[in-house]
Amino acid sequence: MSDLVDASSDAAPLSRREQQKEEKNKALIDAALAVFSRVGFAAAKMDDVAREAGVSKGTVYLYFESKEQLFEEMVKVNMAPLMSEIAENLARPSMSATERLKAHMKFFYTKILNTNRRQIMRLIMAEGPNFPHLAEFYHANVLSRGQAVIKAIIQQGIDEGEFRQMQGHGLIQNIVAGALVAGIWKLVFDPFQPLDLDAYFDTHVDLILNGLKA
Amino acid sequence: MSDLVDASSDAAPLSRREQQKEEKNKALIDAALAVFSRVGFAAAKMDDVAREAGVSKGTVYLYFESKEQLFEEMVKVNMAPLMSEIAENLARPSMSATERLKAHMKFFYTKILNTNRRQIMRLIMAEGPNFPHLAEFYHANVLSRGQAVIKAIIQQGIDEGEFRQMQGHGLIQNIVAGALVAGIWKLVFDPFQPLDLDAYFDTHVDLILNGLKA
DNA sequence: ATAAAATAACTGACTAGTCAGTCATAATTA
DNA sequence: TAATTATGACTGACTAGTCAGTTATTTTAT
Repeated sequence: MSDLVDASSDAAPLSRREQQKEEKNKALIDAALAVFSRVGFAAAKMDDVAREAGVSKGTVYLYFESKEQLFEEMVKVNMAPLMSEIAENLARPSMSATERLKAHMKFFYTKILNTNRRQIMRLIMAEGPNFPHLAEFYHANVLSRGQAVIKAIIQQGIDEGEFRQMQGHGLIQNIVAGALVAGIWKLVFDPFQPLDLDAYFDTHVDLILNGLKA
Repeated sequence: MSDLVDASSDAAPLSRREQQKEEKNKALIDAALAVFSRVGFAAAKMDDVAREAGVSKGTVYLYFESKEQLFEEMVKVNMAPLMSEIAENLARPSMSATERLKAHMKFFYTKILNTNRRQIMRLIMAEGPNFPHLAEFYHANVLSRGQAVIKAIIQQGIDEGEFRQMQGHGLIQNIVAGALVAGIWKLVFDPFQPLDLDAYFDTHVDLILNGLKA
């Protein structure tokens, strides 16, 4: 737990047991994501998580000490791989700010919005107030890192004269907002008014880049 | 139920009983908003709603037939007064598109984001998938109306040469996105990174208007 | 190798508690 | 008084979490 760096360092021999254990852990996390996404935290049944992972209920408690801990772990495990990737986006080779911003947004759309990670995004919004831990974790590890990248890009854009001078309060949230809304829309309102993510992405980038342009 | 037009048409005599009944109905709706906002739908207890309304649990069932119905009614009642106001924004006196857009957004911020209606917004996102009725209702009565207003404003802006030609897929969602995110941020991440809604609003408007400008 | 012993992982019936919804009784109002 | 409205104790269905017992895997001894 809480080992956010990928733990597969020196290749341990990995006995059959250990291997199965890891697989089961993964299966449980996946099942948890599925069940929590489907019905939310409170309405999710541990029995369902167990069944979905092909395991009995007791087993779940051999891996996680409580429903809450399972939930938190599920979020962390699913977000961890993303975090290192975000970090890489900070130190990008020479590209114009415009191109970097586009690339970073594309990353956002493909790595979160088009994945079932968007379910996690929604869960954070839905359950965040009841899980201050988690909201804080998500903020510290995902949001603030993402913000740092965008901030750097904007600074570059201003320095190089591509973007106008802008540093209003909440600028970064405003820039990303379109993406968050797309994710939510897909999950909640798509049946009533479908959203084509690709086209939406283009609109988003167009609008924002024009808004920033010098 | 489902009378979305303000029902206080011809002033009925309103006997003492009827009056008390209405008051209690209101108290219950308010209590429901408070409790559901605090813990979400599944974890909310009818007992708590009753206590918060100063009434016994049995009474709740004299006014609403189930927890679900109470939830739906609560959303509808809280959103209804908004809807007529939105409609008015469609038929606005002569103003530049820019001014109209600013005004409409201000409306959004002051009438939803700064109210505890933003809790409802969050509840819709959280519970929407479990309440397709509600999501649909919200979409049909709030979102699509709001969209119509913005669409009209944009058209005006294009016609009058203020805005550039733009009608990308999801343009409207992108325009409003900043506001939705502000509402969510306040509810979920404010403790970790506070958001000043007024300053945020300025940034939002600035960014969007520039993005649209011809 | 093979069997026996030891350990680790798993199971599902069970407990203890929760909560939506009901209903017999009481209070209020007309 | 009669009718309406309110109460809160009660029920029954449901579920998080436990644990005594079972099964699978690994180690040790022959």
